[in-house]
Amino acid sequence: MSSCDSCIVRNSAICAALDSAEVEALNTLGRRRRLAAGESIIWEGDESVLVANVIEGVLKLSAGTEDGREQIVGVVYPSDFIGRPFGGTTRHSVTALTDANVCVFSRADFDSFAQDHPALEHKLLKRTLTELERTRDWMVLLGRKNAEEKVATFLLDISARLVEPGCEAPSGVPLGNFDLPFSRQQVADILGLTIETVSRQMTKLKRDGVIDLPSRRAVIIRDRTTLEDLAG
Amino acid sequence: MSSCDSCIVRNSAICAALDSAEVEALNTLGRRRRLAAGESIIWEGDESVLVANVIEGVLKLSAGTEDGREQIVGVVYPSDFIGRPFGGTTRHSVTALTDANVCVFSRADFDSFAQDHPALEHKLLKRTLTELERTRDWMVLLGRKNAEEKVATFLLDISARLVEPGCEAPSGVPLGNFDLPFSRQQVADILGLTIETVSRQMTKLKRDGVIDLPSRRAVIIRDRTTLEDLAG
DNA sequence: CGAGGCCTTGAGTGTCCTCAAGTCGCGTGG
DNA sequence: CCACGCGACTTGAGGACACTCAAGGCCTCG
Repeated sequence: MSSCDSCIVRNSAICAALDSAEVEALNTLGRRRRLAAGESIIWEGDESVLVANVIEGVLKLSAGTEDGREQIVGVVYPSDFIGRPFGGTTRHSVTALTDANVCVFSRADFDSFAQDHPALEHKLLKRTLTELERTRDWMVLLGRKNAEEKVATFLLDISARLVEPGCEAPSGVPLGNFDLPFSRQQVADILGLTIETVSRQMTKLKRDGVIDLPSRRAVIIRDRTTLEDLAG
Repeated sequence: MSSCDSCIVRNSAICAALDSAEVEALNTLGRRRRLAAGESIIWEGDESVLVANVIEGVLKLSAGTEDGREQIVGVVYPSDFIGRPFGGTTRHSVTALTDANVCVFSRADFDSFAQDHPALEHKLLKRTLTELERTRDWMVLLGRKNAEEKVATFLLDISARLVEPGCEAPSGVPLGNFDLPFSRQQVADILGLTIETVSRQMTKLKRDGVIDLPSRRAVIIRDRTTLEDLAG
């Protein structure tokens, strides 16, 4: 029996394209791996040797300039796919933000399995198209929004994302209170700001009664409408 | 006989995945369309009704904030694919920057044709993965680079891009001189800057002898090494 | 309970934006 | 052929927003 049968993302990850015999075959190629918060699984510039599905936890994709400035270029959640199939090198690091659980494949194995299973490639294509759209949307934030708009947009985005399968109660309604899986520095690296600016904007939103910050990582959205207005 | 046989991007667009009988079938679904510079073919927020291959010309993908600030989120060249297959709405406008020539399909037709031709989907997947990587790289520029670094990076990127099939002599060597397919405003919208800042940085590069600007759209890279240093 | 890291807050600076005027290039028409 | 007008670009002056540098406070975890 395949361990995939009990996998909590079995029906939402790209594996959902496969029937049980195919999942069984894929299962022999992959293995589970635990990652501690802060641990990296893929490094910017390295040869692309593995790909994976996220089962549990939150991970960041990041890249930096030569002199060490970092930009987080993506955040992945359970059922998301990571790594670069069909390509030589990976241009972005992948690092766990929380303790995480992933299902890892060698890239070569995955590539050839995928080529033989068009339904799997189709799922991956749809997922990649959606991710590309999301990434392009984020470019508007990075290029054209000011600090207040960036932070407001970020909080709304996160509250919607954390509802998705495997993260929290799957009610479909954006959460009004949640714990950020990010430090202030990481929020800054997502928004293209400094840590101080993020802190000041969060404090301002709290002072204005739009959000509440009961602890370092916790956020409560008190006035979603205002937050949406501020998001630009 | 299919008009695709004489298509100049026949072997570089995703159509290269198809044999001649398949191309013939796809040909019956598509039609050529000319676009004048400035003309849009897809609008942000509209239902996704068509997709296309770029045959000739340069087009921009853009999105904006509610109050009218614009960000260019992608630039497409001959053999690139545009539109949103397998999805309800398009989140980004597509507008011709030069006179252009595209090969248009109804999204529904394309979707079902693609589902029946895994090799086509595979090509599209590879292309989409590459585009996602490129877009993420651009996020580092938007989020973490200063004006000088942005302009320097932009000039290097463009000079490499304009060498690609269908644009210029396909020598494989980045061009030292070329005509920008963008106005100053469009460059600003790509880099997340204002038109004045772009102008000042270009002037500065010229004053320092790194580039030359013989006319409004023309650029000559005089000192590529320095430009690469400035790109960060 | 103490230490250390993370976060907040403050003061001052610099980069890029805004607003405004001026110049250049190009097409049109006299 | 030149005058004209328009749009695109350049240049300048001033200001705002986010950054830098620095100190202090607060969790959190050992």
